[in-house]
Amino acid sequence: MAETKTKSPMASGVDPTPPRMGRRERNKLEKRARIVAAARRLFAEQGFAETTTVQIAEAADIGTGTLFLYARSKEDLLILVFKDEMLEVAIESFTEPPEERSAIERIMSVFAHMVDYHERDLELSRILLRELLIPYDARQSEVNELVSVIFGGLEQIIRSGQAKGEIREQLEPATTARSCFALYYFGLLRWLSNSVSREDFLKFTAEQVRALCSV
Amino acid sequence: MAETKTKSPMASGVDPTPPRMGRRERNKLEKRARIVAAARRLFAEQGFAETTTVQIAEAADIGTGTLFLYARSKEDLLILVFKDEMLEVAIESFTEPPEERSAIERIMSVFAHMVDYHERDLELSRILLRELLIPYDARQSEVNELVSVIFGGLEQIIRSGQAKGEIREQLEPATTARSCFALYYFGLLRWLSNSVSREDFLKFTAEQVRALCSV
DNA sequence: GCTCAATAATGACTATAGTCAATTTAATTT
DNA sequence: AAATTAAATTGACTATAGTCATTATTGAGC
Repeated sequence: MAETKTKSPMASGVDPTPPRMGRRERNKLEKRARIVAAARRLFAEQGFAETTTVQIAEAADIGTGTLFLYARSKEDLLILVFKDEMLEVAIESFTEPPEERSAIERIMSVFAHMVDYHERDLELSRILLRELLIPYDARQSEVNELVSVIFGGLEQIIRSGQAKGEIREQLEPATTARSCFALYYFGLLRWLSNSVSREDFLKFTAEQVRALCSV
Repeated sequence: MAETKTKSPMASGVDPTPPRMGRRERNKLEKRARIVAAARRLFAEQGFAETTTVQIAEAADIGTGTLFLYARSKEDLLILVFKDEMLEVAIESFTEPPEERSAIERIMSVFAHMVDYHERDLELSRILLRELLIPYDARQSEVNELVSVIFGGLEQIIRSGQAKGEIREQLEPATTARSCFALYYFGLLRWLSNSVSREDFLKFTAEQVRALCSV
């Protein structure tokens, strides 16, 4: 026991989790993973509305009350499940082939990539985006992380676009990145409400982005 | 009886409701009005989460099941209650003193006016905007009506701004109106999440609108 | 006015998200 | 290693949104 506690605090810089950390922490991580896996599977198989929290608890092999120690609400569970995945998708969107495409084309390909992701399950994306919009305090920081990644990536594209003379010089890159995202986001919501086709949505957003950015 | 039915179909162009229409319709309208009044009062007094549908039904003096013939869900009730009010506020926003203010100032005063309205009850606005974002089919048309009014008003301001040489000529007015609203909307959501102060929100939105529109 | 069909209203009921007092488990101190 | 403290887990329970079979109301045709 004493050995576990005092085992030299370095020496484990390889894997980010396995050694260090007591049984308690390990159990929690493992449970969290089981919950996320169960929820992801059930939401995908049956849909969000049709999946009950009891089902998720059973599938994760935990008590029904325990579930709510890991997620405040059923909706929060959805964020728990998809937050990491969305972060990956966002990062991935920006590491697409840089090639010799114009800045605006690159911005639009980022958006198209994210739309592809949402297209995989519209019901889940609808609820997810609804939650992400006005997150409650506990999730605020996680949402901000996601948003920061996207803003940061867009900002880079805009800067390099300005360097190449494709984007108006007088635009402030950070502000413009946010503006582009706002334009995308609004269109996304209309698309998710089935008010408009994917093609029209992306074409219209491109037009708006061009009006804002093009020299 | 027969007289009610056949009473000349014109002649009642004064008031939009009183004569025409049988007992049935009148009852329905009256009930709807009682429900809206009860819900509005209770939501304002106790907050949305703290108000139960049973309370609303009691206050409106109807059965608990009847409530759901008039609104599909508790959230829908919120739309029922505030849709008309928001429409009025939107229209009102555009009939502010025209004066000799610049187009961009006028756009921002429209937004400020709508923010004032939301400021009256942030909890309700949060839930309301969440619902309006991705409305379900039944409410889609009502939401579109609201959005059309706003887009139309903004479009007018933009056109007259272009005429006065305050707004870039090459911008398409309808598209630009939507873009401005998207910029506002995104900021609004951040404000409602307590991520930013009212002042910063409006100042930043103004900056974005200027970047888009200013010559 | 009486009958009948259609529409609307009702409240007992169901399903389920989320709570909480009691219990179990892990870590810490002696 | 026993006792103590702290943290995590649990499932029986509660509150409430929303449903649905039954009943009541309305208007039309006779």
